[in-house]
Amino acid sequence: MFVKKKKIETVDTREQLLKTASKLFGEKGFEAVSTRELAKAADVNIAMIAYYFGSKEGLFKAMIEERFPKTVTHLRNIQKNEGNAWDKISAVIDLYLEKIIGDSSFHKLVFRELSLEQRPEHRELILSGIEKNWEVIKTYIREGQESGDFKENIDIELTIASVFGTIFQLINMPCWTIRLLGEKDEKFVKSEAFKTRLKKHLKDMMKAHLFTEQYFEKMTPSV
Amino acid sequence: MFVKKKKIETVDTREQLLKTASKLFGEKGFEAVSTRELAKAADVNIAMIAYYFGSKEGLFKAMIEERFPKTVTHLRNIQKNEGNAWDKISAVIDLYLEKIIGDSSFHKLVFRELSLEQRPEHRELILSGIEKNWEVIKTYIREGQESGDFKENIDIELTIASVFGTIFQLINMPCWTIRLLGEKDEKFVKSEAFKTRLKKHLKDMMKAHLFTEQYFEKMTPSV
DNA sequence: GATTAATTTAAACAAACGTTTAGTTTTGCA
DNA sequence: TGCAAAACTAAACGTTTGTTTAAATTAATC
Repeated sequence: MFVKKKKIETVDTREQLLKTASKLFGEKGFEAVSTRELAKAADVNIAMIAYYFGSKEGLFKAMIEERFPKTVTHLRNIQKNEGNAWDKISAVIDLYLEKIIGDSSFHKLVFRELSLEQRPEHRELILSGIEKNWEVIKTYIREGQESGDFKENIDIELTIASVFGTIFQLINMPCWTIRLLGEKDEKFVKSEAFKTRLKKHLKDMMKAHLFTEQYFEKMTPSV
Repeated sequence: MFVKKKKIETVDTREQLLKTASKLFGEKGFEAVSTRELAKAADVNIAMIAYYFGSKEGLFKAMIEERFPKTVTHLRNIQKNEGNAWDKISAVIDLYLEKIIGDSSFHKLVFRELSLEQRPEHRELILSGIEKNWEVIKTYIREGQESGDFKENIDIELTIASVFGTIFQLINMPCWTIRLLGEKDEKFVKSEAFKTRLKKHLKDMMKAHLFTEQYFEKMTPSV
């Protein structure tokens, strides 16, 4: 009886709002973006925010819920496909780097939200979406420990913090990064050259950090 | 002729505003804190913001300029006092950890500002205050390379990013950290226990990352 | 103690904010 | 084609925003 009549072949206003919100909130912060600015950038009437999401905050929450990357599935695929523990760690680094560089303004926004003492429900939403990923990574590190390749005395949690921290520091603060690297254009942090460099650094550092000294001696006997 | 008459023995209104601004802006973000809320928290009349700083933004800028830690001097003292390259790196890690944990809401604010595409002048102000520090750290790493203790093929800039990234990730997002560590109280990230743990992790990781394999063999011949 | 400048106050300012309204257009199905 | 639900619009809503005002208070100098 109350069947909603759906338009066909129409620019999706709702989707346009979500997309624009992700971009602008990421660039400027939630409070700094007015509903008028947002609606104009999305080429949509202001009232559509209330129509589809109830409020500006509703739009924010919906954006987090719907656009949050389903990374845990990809992580579990790594578990099946890749070889030894290091290959899995290596694949995790690649996966996260691609994800975060691929949608950097969303990730800026998400991690800025975690640094704020506003909107605890949003923080909870984000954290519950992330924490499953940690568990998968932990099992990979433990796997390497059990096979004897990785050191026994690794601080697994803080190692995870180092991988994410390195990536976020460089991707979420492009102005910091280009200053550190002596580059001119902020687009550099999205380049393939930088991606390759960052992957190499992270993997080199993690190799040295995770593998036992015995493993290195075994692998490079005549260097 | 235009000698300003200064009050004596008065609660410093100006200082109170700077202190409160640092706290509230760090916790909630610049735009999310209203002048009324700020003035009330500082127990000061709203008009005092314009009186001392011209505007809310003027207060923000003055806060960055005046409260920005003069770390480079401490870093140079390390250069004089400590022994070999590793001792200096180790001292740098200690120094930064103490600084950042000691005034975490200010550092939250500073690095949040770097992730935003608002107020480029503020970004410039912050970056020019930081970049001198990088140079000092770079010389320490190069020192270790020249003495033959550190690897030759280290990505020095991204290594700096890893150290800062790890610290900021953990300190600027306490909710993320306690979730990762399975702790209950956010105050844990300010505890001595956590400080010790983080120092150990960073130094372990950096040792493995920086030192040559030859160095480890030399140091631990019978393990 | 009078004077003058520095500081503080409460009240008011216009502009911008998020949201709502009431009405119009578009759509899908009969 | 007619009609009701859905989608959209322009205008207005009451608040809150950052800032200013003009007057009152406090402090330092003579």
